[in-house]
Parts: sequence; structure tokens; C-alpha cells
Amino acid sequence: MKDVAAAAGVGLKTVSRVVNGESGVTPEMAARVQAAIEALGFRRNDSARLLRTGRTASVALLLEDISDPFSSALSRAVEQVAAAEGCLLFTGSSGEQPHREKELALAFCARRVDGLIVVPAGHDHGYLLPEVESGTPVVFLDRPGSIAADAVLSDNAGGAKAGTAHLIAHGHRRIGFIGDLPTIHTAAERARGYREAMAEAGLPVDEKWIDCGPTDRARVAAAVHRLTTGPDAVTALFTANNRVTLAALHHLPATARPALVGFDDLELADLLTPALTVVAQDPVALGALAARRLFDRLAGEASPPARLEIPTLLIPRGSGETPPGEG
Amino acid sequence: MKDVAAAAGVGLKTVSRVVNGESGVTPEMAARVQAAIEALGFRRNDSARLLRTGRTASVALLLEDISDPFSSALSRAVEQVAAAEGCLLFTGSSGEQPHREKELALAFCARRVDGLIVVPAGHDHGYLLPEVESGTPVVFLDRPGSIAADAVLSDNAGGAKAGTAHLIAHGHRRIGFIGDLPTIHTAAERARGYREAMAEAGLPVDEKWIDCGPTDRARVAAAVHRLTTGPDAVTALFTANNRVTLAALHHLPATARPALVGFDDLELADLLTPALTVVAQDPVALGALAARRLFDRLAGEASPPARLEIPTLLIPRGSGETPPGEG
DNA sequence: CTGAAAGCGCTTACAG
DNA sequence: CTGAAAGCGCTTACAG
Repeated sequence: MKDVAAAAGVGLKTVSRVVNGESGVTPEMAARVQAAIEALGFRRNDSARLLRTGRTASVALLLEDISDPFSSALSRAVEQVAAAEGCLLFTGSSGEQPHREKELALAFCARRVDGLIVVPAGHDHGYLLPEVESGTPVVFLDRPGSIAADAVLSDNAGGAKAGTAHLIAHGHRRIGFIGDLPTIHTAAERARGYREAMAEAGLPVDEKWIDCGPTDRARVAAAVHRLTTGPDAVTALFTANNRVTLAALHHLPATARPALVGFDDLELADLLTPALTVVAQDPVALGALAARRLFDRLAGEASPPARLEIPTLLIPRGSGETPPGEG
Repeated sequence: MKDVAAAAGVGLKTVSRVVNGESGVTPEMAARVQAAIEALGFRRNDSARLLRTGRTASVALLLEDISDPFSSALSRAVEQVAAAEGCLLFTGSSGEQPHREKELALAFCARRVDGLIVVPAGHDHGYLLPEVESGTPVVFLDRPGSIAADAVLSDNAGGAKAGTAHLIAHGHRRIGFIGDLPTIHTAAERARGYREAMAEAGLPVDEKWIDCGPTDRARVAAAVHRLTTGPDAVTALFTANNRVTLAALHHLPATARPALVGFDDLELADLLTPALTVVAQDPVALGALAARRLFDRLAGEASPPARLEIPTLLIPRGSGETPPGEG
């Protein structure tokens, strides 16, 4: 910019004005500056500009794993809102590791992102307190955080309850629940919804029917096997997230399958035989709302932190409507 | 930082040294600075630091649509390499719109990202020339760009050729090809592979068998209908990307289906009836190689721009092994 | 071991 | 309409 000013024989401020399209520059002056800009191949350094301005026109989205379809759908929704606000988007994956979540979040804050959307991996977000206090808005997404800040969540309990009730309505009394690690908020909430539906129907829950743990194939396969064989086998299964459902589908016998309802929709769910009944989340709505909230905070919204919930949708397709003893 | 220096009664440089863990500070001095840092809640502003340093420790990945499973897999792979290099990652989606690609790419460059990985939406990348010349490495991913720069691609023609040859090997002579817009490089390459396989087998290609266009459901449905009905119906179909395959699966009759091979793997492909035979790309390898290449350039690698190709993998699962007239 | 000066590339306030 | 000065928050190069 200094070079451009020198080449055009004008002051720095005039170049700045031309670059920013500000008014109050004579056409001839502007033309001279423009010529110098092109001759030198000048391109404004936005990082420098933003340093002076105080904001960075960027927000960060901290996900569990961007390659997961749920995460990537969130990401696109956030990106769209950010773009409309003229903000660029940093993304990062914690891989469900609390130390990585913290490391990435603080790295984003050190860059002075204007705001931060976090899908929590850990349970202690005290490290974000100084950032929040110094004015960086934080919105938790998909799971609540441990500090006072907005949170945008699915109605996990309600969805699981509806899915379980759906199985009950189709005659099932012995229903298995295979979920994620109970330390994960969404997993705990979905288990709660399952229990609520059973309780409201007056059905006893055998604790052996509830199997929570990591979502790797082997563990889910073992759970499926344990729950669906033997004299005490369940007649229906509620699989509490997309990875569990996927793994279960791979390990369920082709014939004599229990009824199945999964939490989270899958891309080819409707083409399976039978088609898969799911409780679908709306990741686009979740991401958009979280981003909207973040920018509202940035715009000065000062109401107390809120927990916003997005409803889920039960989509009956076949696998959840088979009566017990048939399947 | 100035405040910290004042509070600790030391020079600015001493604070800088403590913050950066540089040696050459007496323990008592360091303790005093540390105390001031904590009292004031000081956190270093990396953006300012990086302005002085000349780099930004960030790279950008410009995708077609981050919510697409192929894109999000690329993204995770790139992120992993970037993280290992201590770089944060900007992501953005062009939505297949050239003007948006340009807008985003230039915005990233204006932030002075250290490097840029682009999945091209447009065909003219002349606008990136000044950036490349001024030292910002650019790597094209999935599709080549119009300027001299590294490109990391799948073996699209080879994969489509293998998939088509597979159908031929199973007795098909009338094979339909449903693809993306022919202006998209990958689509054109896959069509070329199809033609090559047919030619090598000495099979004539009726131009009516080749249907290229946008990948929306309606258009693909029409193509499927046109190709698979009437006296001239094909006995097999090659669907040239994940969206086309998905749409075709939804519109193919449940019975009397033509044999089917799809380009790109799908998450539940193995659980369909019949299971879906695909030519799988390796998005993780693609993303990792592109990122690797970018950082090699950043590290000074000065060889001429190269086109790097990742092989595809034919995965026979059932839908591509049915002979003609059975289906 | 420690710090005052200059500068990264821009903008904000302020004179002319 | 135009520009010189000061400053955003840090680091680099250099004295002490």
C-alpha cells in the first residue's frame, strides 16, 4: 500500500480510500491510484485491515468429526449464515477428545475469531470463560456446555421417547436400547427418553436391555447379539445414533430380525428391505439456528443465555412397524 | 501486552519472551510477568503476531459442498494434515458456482492464507495467477484448474472404464451411462472411460445411451426411465457419481432391474438388495495427498506443477454381476 | 539478561 | 478533496 502510494505519488490515505471505494476522491486521482494498484499487483491484506478494525470477520465451528454426515450438514448450515454475514468460517474436528476440543477452541480464540460454535467433546468449558467475558460469544451446539452460554440442541429425549413409543404402539414390550457412551449428553438424553416411554406405557425395563458404550462395530455387534438371542431376546431395538444403527444393520440377521427404529436418518434408509424407520434430526435447522444466535449476540443481543431446542421427526418406513414375533 | 508490561514493570520484549517461552529470562522476572498475565487475563493475539511474522498459519479448502460426503471426507483428511503442521483450516463451499468459487478464493487470499486447496467449480482460474506468483501455493483437488498448479485427482477415466468393463464381462452389450454435466471434468473423464471400455470390447455405443446433465432427481429419473424402457432398453447402467446413483436407485423398478454399477461408494451400499457394486474413490487419500503437496510447496518444493492421480477401486457386491435379461 | 525503537499493512482521527 | 501522524498488538533486530 505504501508502494502504491509512492508509485501514484499520493498519500497512503488516498490509496486506502480508493481500495475501499470511499467517496471524496477526484476521478483523476482515483485513476492514478488504480493504475498503480494494477501495475504493482497490489491486493489488500485483510488480516492487517482487520487487526486495526478490531474484528476478524471470521467465526469458528468446532465439530466432533467433520466427515460425519451430521457434522457436515451442520457445517454447511453454519457456513451459509456466516457467508450472509460476510464472515469466513474456520472448521475443526475434536475427534471426541476433550483436550483437542480445548486446544482448537483456544487456538481459534487466539486468532480472535468473532464468535465460536462448539460441539462439546469434554465436560469442562471453564477454559472458555475468559473468552466469553472478554466478549467473544460462544454457542454450544448439539450438546450443552458447562458454562453459561447459548445452547442449540435437538429434542433428544423427546425423539427417543417418540421412537420407543412407536415400537410400543406396534405391540413390543421387550425393547432393547443400544446407545453411545452415557457420558455424552445426547446419549444420556436419548436413554432417558427411552425410559420415559417405557414408564408411561407401564412397561418394566430390564437393565440388561440397555447397552451403552463406544460406537465401534465390534461393541455394537456384541450388544446386538446379546440382546437378540436366547430366551430373553428383545423383540425390538432402538439404536440411538447413526453409527450404532449402521453397525446394528450390519450385524442383524437377515431373517427373523427384531423391529428397529434408529435415531438419525441415513442416506439410503428408505431403500433398505425393510426400509428403515428413524427419528430424524434436522442438522440444517440446528446449524442455522446456532449461527443465527451467534450473530445475534455479535449484534448486541443481551438476553440471558438460552437453551434452544429443535424437534425431531419420526419417519415410519417399515422396520419399526413389524409386530413382535414376526420380523 | 503493553498493559502486562506496565503492570509487571518490565519491557514489552520481556513479556513477549515469557509468552513465547523463550529462554533468557530470570525466573523471578518470568514469575512477575506470569502474575501480571494472569491478573489481567491476558491472551496473546495470534492474528497480530502472525501479521508481523508474515504467515498466517492457516490454509483454506474450497469445496463444492461441504455437506456432501465426498467433500466432508476430503475436508477431514486435509484438516488432519493441516493440524499436524500447526495450521488452522478455513473451509468454504462454492455450490458449484464459478463466481462464488472466485469470490471465496480471493477472500481467503486477501486474508493471506498460507495456501489454498481448490475443488474448482469454474473453468477459468486466471484470477489466481497473481496469488500464485506472489507465492501462495494452490493445489487443485478432484478436478484440474486452468492454470499451472498441482492437481490431485482420482483416476476417473480408469475407474469408469473398469466399472464398464465389469458389466461387459458379465455379458452386457447395451450399457447406459448417466452422468453429471459434461462441463465438469470428472464427468467428462468418466464418460471417456465408459467409451474406452466399450471400444476395447468392440461394442458399438448408441449416443442415446449416454445421458449427461444436472444431478437433480427429476432429470436422473427421466434418464433412467428413458434408458430402461422400450424395445431398445439397455440391460445395464453405469451411474457416474454418488448423487446420480442415489437418484437412480430411487427410480429403478424393484423387479426386472438392469445391472448397475455406480461411481462413488455409498454408506449403506452393502445392505441394499442386491448390494450395490461401485467404483469407489478414496477421498481420504485424495485430501491427504493434496494437503501434503500444499505443505511441501510451502516448505520450498520447487518441481514443476504435477498432476497426481489416485486409483479407484471396483467393489463387486451384487448389482453389477447380474447377467442381461435376468435382473 | 533486558528493553527502546522500528515495523508488519492497514485504518482512524484529525488537520489542512 | 487530501495527507501526515498515531495506533491496532505483536515481533524483529539491535543496543545496552
